[in-house]
Amino acid sequence: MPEGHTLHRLAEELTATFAGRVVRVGSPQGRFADSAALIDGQLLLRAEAWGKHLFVSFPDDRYVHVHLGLYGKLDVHAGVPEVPAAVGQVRMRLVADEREWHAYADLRGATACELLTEAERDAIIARSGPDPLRDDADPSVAWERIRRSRAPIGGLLMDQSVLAGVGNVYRAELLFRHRLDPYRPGNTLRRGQWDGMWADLVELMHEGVRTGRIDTVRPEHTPEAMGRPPRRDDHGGEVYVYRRNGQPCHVCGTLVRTAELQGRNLFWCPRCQRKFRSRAAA
DNA sequence: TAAGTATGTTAAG
DNA sequence: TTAACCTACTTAC
Repeated sequence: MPEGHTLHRLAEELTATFAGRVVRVGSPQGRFADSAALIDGQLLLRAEAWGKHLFVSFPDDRYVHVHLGLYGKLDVHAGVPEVPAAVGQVRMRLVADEREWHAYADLRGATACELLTEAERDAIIARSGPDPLRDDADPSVAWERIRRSRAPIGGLLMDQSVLAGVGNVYRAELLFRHRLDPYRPGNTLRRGQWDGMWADLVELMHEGVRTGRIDTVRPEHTPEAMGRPPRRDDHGGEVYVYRRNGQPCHVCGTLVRTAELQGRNLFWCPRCQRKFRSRAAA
């Protein structure tokens, strides 16, 4: 689940469920127990996401920093009749127990769950690139990195210090929608291309926050429009190339390719995203 | 039942 | 570049 849209969605959900309430904070699994004790019984102020980082703020400049990593999960249950016993390896549990209203949230498998000061939180934000889901984000900051780098655009899009919140699915789909070869060097892109990509990300990722899934196919390429069966797999969203290697491209029919780039799987259509040829080579 | 895989990041070598 | 983190689901046997 966890690309930027998941974290922003969680921040909204946590804020709606717990902000302004006194919460019990515990760590049934134990690894967060010492920190949990420091904020247990305090007022939860709000939750905020920056890229794939989630910050839950408490009084006295204390922040719970959560990063879900590859397989972490944070399940929020609001308005339940009662709070059940924790099942499995629950790293952190938040509980709001009021007279006739109960809510809890369980965190499992996260890469990071730690209590930070405001300065430590600010340091994480400072080393993050602009986040398309934040209104205060400045796309030029990412562009200045891209235009100066010879690294492949497919890698730059995943670099959280260039751009915050984009993961493997949005990376693959954005490159497809803009017909870009993933290996094309960042410094060969034009500003206009980047502006188009940024605007697209803002729209796609906001849609992701609304729906809780990643859908990237245009109306003319939906299963209904094309008369093909809907995607039936773990992620649910309709996509062009992500994990569709060996299957025909929805646009041109060429088989989608995959390769490893910096330890992550890359997916692209070799025809729609034609190989970039530099002027010097041509 | 076991093995493999994953929308991610960090630290060690 | 590789391993580690440590969870849940899918696929292979």
